[in-house]
Amino acid sequence: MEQRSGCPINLSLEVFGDKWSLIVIRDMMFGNRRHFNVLLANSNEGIASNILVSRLQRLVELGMITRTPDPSHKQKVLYSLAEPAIQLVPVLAHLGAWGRRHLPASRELSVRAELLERGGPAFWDRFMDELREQHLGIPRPEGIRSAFDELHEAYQTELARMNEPSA
Amino acid sequence: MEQRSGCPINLSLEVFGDKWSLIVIRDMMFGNRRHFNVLLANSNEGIASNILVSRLQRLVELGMITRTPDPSHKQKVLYSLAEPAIQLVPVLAHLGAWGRRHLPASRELSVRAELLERGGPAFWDRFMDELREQHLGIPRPEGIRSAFDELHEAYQTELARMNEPSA
DNA sequence: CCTACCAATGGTGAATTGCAACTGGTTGCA
DNA sequence: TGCAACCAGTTGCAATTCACCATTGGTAGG
Repeated sequence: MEQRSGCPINLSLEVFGDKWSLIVIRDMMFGNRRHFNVLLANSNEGIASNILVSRLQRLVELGMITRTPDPSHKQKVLYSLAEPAIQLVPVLAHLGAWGRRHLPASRELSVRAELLERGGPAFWDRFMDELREQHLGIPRPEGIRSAFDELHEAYQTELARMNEPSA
Repeated sequence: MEQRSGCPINLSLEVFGDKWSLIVIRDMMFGNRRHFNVLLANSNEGIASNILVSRLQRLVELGMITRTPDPSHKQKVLYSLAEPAIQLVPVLAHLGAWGRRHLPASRELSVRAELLERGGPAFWDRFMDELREQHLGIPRPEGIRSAFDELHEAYQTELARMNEPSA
């Protein structure tokens, strides 16, 4: 793997400059999808199994995620975000905010991006601490409301609103 | 052009999920490269001419950049950033900050990313106003130091330091 | 008039992608 | 014990995209 240049933006693009790598990380991060079959089946975008395999392998090699056997099930494998991927939260927040503003994003899928944007760095830090707990086993401060739950509830609320549009 | 899903992050990736589109925008934005030959020759990463053509065309179609004849040379074409691309400044700032931290970025090319990161939203806004002046012809507030110049000078200073490493 | 330069094209082989069928092994349940 | 469903991938193949290199018609300057 030769690199094209030492520019930080270019290096980031050499890691994430394709259509699927960040999608996988997004699903692991915001959808808490940690198993192969869940990532494969619940993908909004319909990733193919061979593409998913190659992306997971590549992300493991690059140190963005880790792959461990799932103790509850001999055949299952648990994928976890590594620290570098967790630190992508601000990047994804800005990318989502940009896409929401400039591209035809659907209402229900924009809610989380909006909350993530409005929350700002404080919310991102809270979310990252939570990811560190979920994926790295690092305990987070107690008594703090879950950022993941907030995102999830905002999404569910919007879904409910769309199914009952009557005033 | 069908879209895979209405997720803002996915939509952003459908626009920039390749190895070259953001490189072109980076060069236009931070290198002030507005002509085809300059983008082709001064690229650190060595983009091929047909790839550059296709990316420029695509970015024009997507409304990210505009293409106008250069009045000074009948044959030359001037490429300008449109407002959506200008609003990528925070995304690129975060992407550069992340790459600088987690990938083997070269010292001299990291200086600008560092300055951009330290400057924060206030610096980004200043830079975006400057891009609007350069690319859209919208005057910016007077008497404010040029963010572009600061970035350029930081880079030049670092280059000079590397060529004279003697204490 | 001649050379260099301009934004792009065209040809080619290689690499990547997308899709579907399929693998060997495991699990839960009857 | 038998068996269907499920597990994380593999494999084969066609289509697309990519990267590299040579070349285009038109323009500018001396």
